[in-house]
Amino acid sequence: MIIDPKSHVPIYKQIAAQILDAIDAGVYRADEMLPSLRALAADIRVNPNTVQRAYDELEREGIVYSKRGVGLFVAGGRTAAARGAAEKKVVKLLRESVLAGQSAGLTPDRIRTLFEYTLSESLSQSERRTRT
Amino acid sequence: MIIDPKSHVPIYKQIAAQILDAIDAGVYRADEMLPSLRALAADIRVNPNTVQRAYDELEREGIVYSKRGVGLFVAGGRTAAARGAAEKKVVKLLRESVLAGQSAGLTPDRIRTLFEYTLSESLSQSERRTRT
Amino acid sequence: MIIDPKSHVPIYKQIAAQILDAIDAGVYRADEMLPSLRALAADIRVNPNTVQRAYDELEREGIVYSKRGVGLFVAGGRTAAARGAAEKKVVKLLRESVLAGQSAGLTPDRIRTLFEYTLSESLSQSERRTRT
Amino acid sequence: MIIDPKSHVPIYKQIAAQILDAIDAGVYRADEMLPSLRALAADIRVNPNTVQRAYDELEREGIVYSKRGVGLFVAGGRTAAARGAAEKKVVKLLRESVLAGQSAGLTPDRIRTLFEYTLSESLSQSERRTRT
DNA sequence: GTGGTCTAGACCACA
DNA sequence: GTGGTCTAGACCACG
Repeated sequence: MIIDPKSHVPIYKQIAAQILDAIDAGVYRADEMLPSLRALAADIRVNPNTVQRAYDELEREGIVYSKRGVGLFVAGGRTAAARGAAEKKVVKLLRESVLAGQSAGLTPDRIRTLFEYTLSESLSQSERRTRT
Repeated sequence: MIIDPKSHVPIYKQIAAQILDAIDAGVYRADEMLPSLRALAADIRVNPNTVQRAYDELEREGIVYSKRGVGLFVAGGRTAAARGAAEKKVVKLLRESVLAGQSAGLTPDRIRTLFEYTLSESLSQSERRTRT
Repeated sequence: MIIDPKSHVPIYKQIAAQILDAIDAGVYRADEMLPSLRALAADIRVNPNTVQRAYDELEREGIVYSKRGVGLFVAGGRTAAARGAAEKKVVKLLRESVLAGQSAGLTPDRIRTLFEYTLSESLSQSERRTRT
Repeated sequence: MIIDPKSHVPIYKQIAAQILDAIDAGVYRADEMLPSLRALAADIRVNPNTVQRAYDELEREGIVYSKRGVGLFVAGGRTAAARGAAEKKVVKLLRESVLAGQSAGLTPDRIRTLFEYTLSESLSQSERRTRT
């Protein structure tokens, strides 16, 4: 696992993303235990609290579940599988978008701006549909 | 110009993005002067410091240039036109990605996470290519 | 007996609750002996310490009593019957509350927060009454 | 605001609940600013991080929104109003349930157990409906 | 041993 | 000044 402390993306989000990646890649399977808070923290030279925060986020999103005094486990079930498949497709599309932007010489920041714009645009549209 | 103070995107980035949009849309043409710092700040009820930061960012990216004591001007040339076209394509691709995510029931937050992940992935890869 | 290790409710409380349910349902009658610690622990694949804690809680609440070196016995009497009836009523009321919350689109987490709030509110009020 | 550090309910949840209570009671109105992190922390003699956590939870639940460098604000809109009304009803029902339990001599712990049981029961039922 | 919460204090980005 | 993130280290409940 690679952490970039200089990135403006919070470390705990970097951790959460990479754990999720590992799960999707099949490194950890359903109901399998993840590395303990302290073990992972020591491994990547990061404060246990920061790892805790990453795990919190994953648990909130329903990707893992925790058993106090036991450990953290990968949430299983169809939901997870379906989500995984859908996300793979989205990531593939996003990758194309990002590459198109990079080859056109756009800065990462500019690409992010375009993304945020697109996202908020879609949100306000779906909101409008809801109201109608 | 519309500012959304509830968004987690910094206001200065929102301003920079909208000025860029205006330039691409032809509202401001090459070597034309942009609204003065104070004028724009007063217009959108925002701290002048914040507008300053937006202008800084645009200048750093080479989209505008400043004449000391005179004002800020749009940098012209083919680059701007080419960039505009490229961005349109990227936005189109991003829109597809976002829609795919939404129709799969992913939360905006989740889509953003996937985007940030994809972006950082591409960055580290192009970095690796550069080193080689 | 069914234990849900994914639940955030401690396992020992899950055990205690289900034994109490069994008593109320008449599975164990007054002054009848409950399954031994080790037997129950083996049955539900749980650490004996955990079962011990459940039994402790039940004894503290006066629902069972222990005979040293012999076993654990159901405390009998009118109290148990009365309590059983009262609990049925409470569950009925709680069920209405939960259903109202769910049909209003509240998340389970949110409903739990409201419950904890209500409970602590009632506690501080009865405390105040006690002091007066 | 009253905090009970001895309670087993986490302090940050106590804070979140009381802020929510204040909002529902009209102490803070839509788009009004809440007390700053540090101010509130100093007021109730608690670490700023703990208050932060409470605010995080409220923001995640869509009850408040934060503006970096500005402050925390009450989220407005119909959604909030509708939610507020629904929750009031639920709290009223819960209060009846809790009082019924208390007057029957049930311990708070036992009432909580009954609640968790009821909640999980409703959840598994609605899940079953979804699968069908 | 595990996860969950809390404190003390620091640095950063933003307005 | 604000909120957001991070570290260091502590104590607790649980199994």
